[in-house]
Parts: sequence; structure tokens; C-alpha cells
Amino acid sequence: MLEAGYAAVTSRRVAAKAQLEPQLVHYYFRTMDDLFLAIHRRRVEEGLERQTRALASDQPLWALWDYSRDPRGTALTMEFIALANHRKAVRAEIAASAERSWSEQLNGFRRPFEQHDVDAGALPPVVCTVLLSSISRFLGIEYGALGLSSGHAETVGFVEGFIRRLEGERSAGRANEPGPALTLGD
Amino acid sequence: MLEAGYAAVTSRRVAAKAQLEPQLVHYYFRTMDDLFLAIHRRRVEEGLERQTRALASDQPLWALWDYSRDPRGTALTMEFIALANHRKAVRAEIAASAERSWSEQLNGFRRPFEQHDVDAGALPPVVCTVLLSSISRFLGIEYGALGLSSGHAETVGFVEGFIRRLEGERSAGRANEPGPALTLGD
DNA sequence: GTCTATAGCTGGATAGAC
DNA sequence: GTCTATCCAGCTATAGAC
Repeated sequence: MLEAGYAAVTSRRVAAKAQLEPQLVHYYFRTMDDLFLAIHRRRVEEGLERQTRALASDQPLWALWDYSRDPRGTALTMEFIALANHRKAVRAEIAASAERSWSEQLNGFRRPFEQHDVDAGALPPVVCTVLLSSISRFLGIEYGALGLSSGHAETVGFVEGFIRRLEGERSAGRANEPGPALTLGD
Repeated sequence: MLEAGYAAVTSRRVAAKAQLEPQLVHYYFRTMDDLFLAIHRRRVEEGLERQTRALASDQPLWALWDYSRDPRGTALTMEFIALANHRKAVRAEIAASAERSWSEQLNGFRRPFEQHDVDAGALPPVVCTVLLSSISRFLGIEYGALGLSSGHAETVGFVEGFIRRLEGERSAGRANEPGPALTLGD
């Protein structure tokens, strides 16, 4: 999916990777949509776990920002959204999990916002949730698909300035800025 | 492209829409990539014209925000980005036009920012350019592909509050809020 | 320019032997 | 479970008549 898009994930290629015959893919998953849903379910499970850990940490905003900027993550997410857009059989399930992940993130944001006395009139947690997702995903797409990074560093700096005002410097244990330097293969 | 994605745009289907034989598509465009590039070139031309008009208007931020939120526009843009991601033959050209459009938008933002005395340290025009694109595109994708709109109204309100502080109310002649209520078919 | 014909490929999915 | 064999569909692209 990362290298050539969901449309390139065929029973023949999947089987070749596993050194098996294509028919076995249908034996285990029946249709290709079932296969995609299985991949997606595992991904959602891991993602929710990791998001919960991030939100429970001492720097939830830093943790979530770093996590959501992982280039492999944004690229895969976009593939699943494209898949949902064109295959109605998987759309409902992908939409439901996105909604769930969003709502847990929103819940997790309330605590740091109250703790740091953010003026909810000026920047409500719900807006901040949407903004962080928008920015990380947009930067990931633009760099990953087109190789563009004009204005990215400034925008990352802007967002991190905001997080720094709330949570202070990223703590030492925290993963470093992944940034556009990482490629999809990492 | 809007209904079923770029992969569904085949010579057979294109010909059927025009009530012609599939071979004529190859006569006029040789390969399908050539066809996509032709569509893209026309789109870029119209888009740049419209963006230039928006930036030259008396409310450039309102105009650009409304324009960039057009659901058909964001959906098509995402299809072309997905196309670029998977077909290296078109990637270079799409990336070049995106970069050009971005740079003209940035140039156009400098005037209103100076005019309204925005503190460039707090919010540089370059960051604002990336932010507006991120938000409009993310909302468009999420609503268009998954039907989700949690937090969208609040985020739109947040952005428009910012624009309102700079340019005042949207003037009467300006198109109304297109919003998530518009569907792809409009 | 537009048509018929066709080559050559890739794909999803099933049937049935073992 | 895993295999062979196979069907049927869809696609891009070219050749050549008119």
C-alpha cells in the first residue's frame, strides 16, 4: 500500500510476498475487501493503544504531535481513506474507527488544556484536535507524494512553539522531531 | 475521477461518456497519463486565474478561504496527488504546479498581512498559507470520503474568526459559506 | 478522424483433486 | 490447507482498413 497504493495490493502480489499461491489469499480472506479490513482492524487496534499511551504521558501534546507526524502513518491513513472513498464496502468501518479515534483524542486533550489554563474561548480543544490532525496529515501528504516542503519547517516551528508554551521543552526521553527528512521506507 | 477515483478513469469509460470508441482516446492522447496531464493543465490554468483574482480582491483572505473550501476542488486535488504518488510520469508536473500555486499564494498574502499589521513573528504569512491549505483540504477529505464532520463547524468558526478580525465581515457580494452541506455532485 | 480487430496483460474468484 | 486448472472480466495500446 505504501509503495504503490491500495490498488496495487492484488491477490497475486500478496501471495508472491508470502511465497504462496494467489488462491490462498481468497481461502483466508475470501475477498480483497476482507483482507483490507483485516489489515485495518489490526492497525486501528495498535493505533488506539499508542494514542492512549501518548495521551496518558506527562506531555500528551508533544507525544501526540510526534506520533501523528510519522510519515508512514500518514501515508497509510491516506491510502485507507482513498480506499474508503472508492469501496463502499469498507467505508463504514473506516469511518467508524476514525470517529472513535478522534473522540478519544478530544477527551484526552481536555486535561492538558485545563491544566495549562488555555482560554477555551480562544482555542477550544476540539479545534486544536482538528488542527493538529490537519497539519500533520497535510505536511505528510505533500512531502510524501509530491516531494514538496515549502513552508513546512516554518509551520512545524509554529505548532511546536505553541506546544512549548503549554508543556515546555520536549523531554529527553521523547522521540526526536521525525520531520520530512524521514522517508517512507524508514 | 470524483465518483470513483482516478483508477476508474479508463479509456473505455471515457469513450463511453463521449459516445465514441475507446481507441479514439489513444488517438488524441496516446497514453492515459497524457490524458491526465491534459486535464491537470487545464485545471491548473483555471485555478491560477481564479486564485489571482481572489488575491487581488478587496478581501483576499475571505476569497481564498472560500475558494479553497470548494468540495469538488479539494476532492479533485486529492485525486491528482494520489495519481502523482503512484505514477511517476505525472508526479514532476503536478509537483511543479503545486509549488507554483503555493508561491503565488504566499506572495498574495504579504499585502493583507502588512496592511492589517499582523505580527509576523506571531503568525508569518508563510505559516498562514500552509495552515489554510491544510485545514480546507483536511475537512474536505474527511467529509467527502468518510462523511465525518465532528469538530468541523468549530474549526471553520475558528478560522473565520481570525479572518474576520483582519478583513471584517465577508462582504455581501462574496459567495456564501460553501460548507460541508455541498456534495460532490454540485 | 473514425472504425474493426486484436494482441497481450493483469486481475478476482471458483471448482475440485489431494 | 494447499495445490492445479480455469473462467471471465477488465485494461492499455497498436495495426490497418476506410
